[in-house]
Amino acid sequence: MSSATQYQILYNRLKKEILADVYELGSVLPSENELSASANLSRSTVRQALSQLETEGYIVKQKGKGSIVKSKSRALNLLSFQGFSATVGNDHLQTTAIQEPELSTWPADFFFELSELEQGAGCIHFIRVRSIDEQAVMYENTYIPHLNLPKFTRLFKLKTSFFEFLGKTYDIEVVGMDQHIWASIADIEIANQLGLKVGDPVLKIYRKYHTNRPHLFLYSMLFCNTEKYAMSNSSGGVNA
Amino acid sequence: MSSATQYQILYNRLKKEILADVYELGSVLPSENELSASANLSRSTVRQALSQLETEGYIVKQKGKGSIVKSKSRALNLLSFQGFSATVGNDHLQTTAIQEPELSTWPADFFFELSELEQGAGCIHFIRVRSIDEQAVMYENTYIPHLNLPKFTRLFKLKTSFFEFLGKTYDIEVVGMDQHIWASIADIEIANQLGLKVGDPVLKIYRKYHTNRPHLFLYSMLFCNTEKYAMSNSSGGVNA
DNA sequence: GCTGCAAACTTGTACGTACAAGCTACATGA
DNA sequence: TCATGTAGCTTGTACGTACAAGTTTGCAGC
Repeated sequence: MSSATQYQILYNRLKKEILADVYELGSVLPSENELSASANLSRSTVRQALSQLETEGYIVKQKGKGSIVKSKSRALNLLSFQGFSATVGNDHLQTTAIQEPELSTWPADFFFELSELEQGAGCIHFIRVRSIDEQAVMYENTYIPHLNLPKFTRLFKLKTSFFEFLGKTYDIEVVGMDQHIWASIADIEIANQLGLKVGDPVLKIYRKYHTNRPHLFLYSMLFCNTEKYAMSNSSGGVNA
Repeated sequence: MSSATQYQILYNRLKKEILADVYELGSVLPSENELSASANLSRSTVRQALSQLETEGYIVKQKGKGSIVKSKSRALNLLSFQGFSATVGNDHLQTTAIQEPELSTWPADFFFELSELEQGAGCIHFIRVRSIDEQAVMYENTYIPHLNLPKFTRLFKLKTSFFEFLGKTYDIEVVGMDQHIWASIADIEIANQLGLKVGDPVLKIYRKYHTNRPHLFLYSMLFCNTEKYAMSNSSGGVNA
């Protein structure tokens, strides 16, 4: 938080308030002029914060009406788990460690192209299984370049939220991602981990996360059990 | 195009130029000041156009460097087909009509919740199969509320691009979407249409497209063969 | 030759103004 | 009572200024 900008501070405050139910789902946020007055910022700056909340799917803006709270889902709304129509909250989400973080070299034929900087840095690797209400839904293989992340393997405990840890410890925030998605079939390893039979359909996803650190990217290869929960995302909403 | 705004005009021009290879992949666009001067717009307005190109994944902006062309993928970069790392261009994409557009009532238990407005309007329904180089990759079931779309069933030919048709005929543009994704298994119908065996894994996707018309949404239920081509998307990139 | 610094670019942040356009609620008039 | 229109709210668009901060380039000095 050393050099957070004004609009980021407001963005973070509003996001926290939305997640903490200060504003109910479907209700309107204070108007841009009200926020501008109460936070002592110009309307332009307020609009910048709201715009980010909108592209991340937390609110919908409507001309003449206001900014309406749309979703409380976390992690950028890029692709998160949903039951019927309700996003799964953190309360029902558990994380199990399969392999603790370890420092190694990058795998050969890595699933994304790496820069020389990343190649040289070496790679931190760990594996987690995510469950919703005791049901395993995601087998996640994460790779991080070891770039200016002091004491990572000592500090990070797999049970805690990874993104939250990055934010609190290093001021790193995920701001976007590229991903590739396939329909695949569970092999023995995946079937065991996700409580499926060999041959059951699973989602295979390769992800490259973008962060607020200019050249730092995080990588994930994951398999999802979508028997009970679908993956969901929202995008766009830039135009009128 | 009756009332396109300045930034939308610039946005459309730049997007067209990117897709038409005026700017090569990896090269930098003219700077904000140059665009501002050449288009006779303020820098703020230019930034608004560039910002939209960025959130849709066409460019990446870098402080001190410029706006770098990142991708030529179409359809908002929300979720499009990719081979190894190259987006599939329109040249290799064919569309086959399975069911021509017909006006009917909405299916019972529709996969998204409908407003009263939509319920009352009735529904246009058609089915297409998309192929890349003769390989069927997508079975698409599209539903549209019949709201102020005169002569739709007469005018729309399934062979043409649906989004392009909407833009040219009604000035409707897709500006975002919500979607739910599952890994599933091909039944006989889907297997036949996609050239798969029964039991092969497929992606099942429900989509709700948002348009520039305030209360008009388009709906799609689709099945994808991801044997050769993955689905891909980019999101975010709002922050520094 | 080469190091290092400064100038000249780039985008990012923050402020401000003005008016357009959509929505709502209330008052006015038939 | 009820329709209508207007006042007052909302966000959207477009312009402008100023300075911060990252990147590149090239020149001066060693």
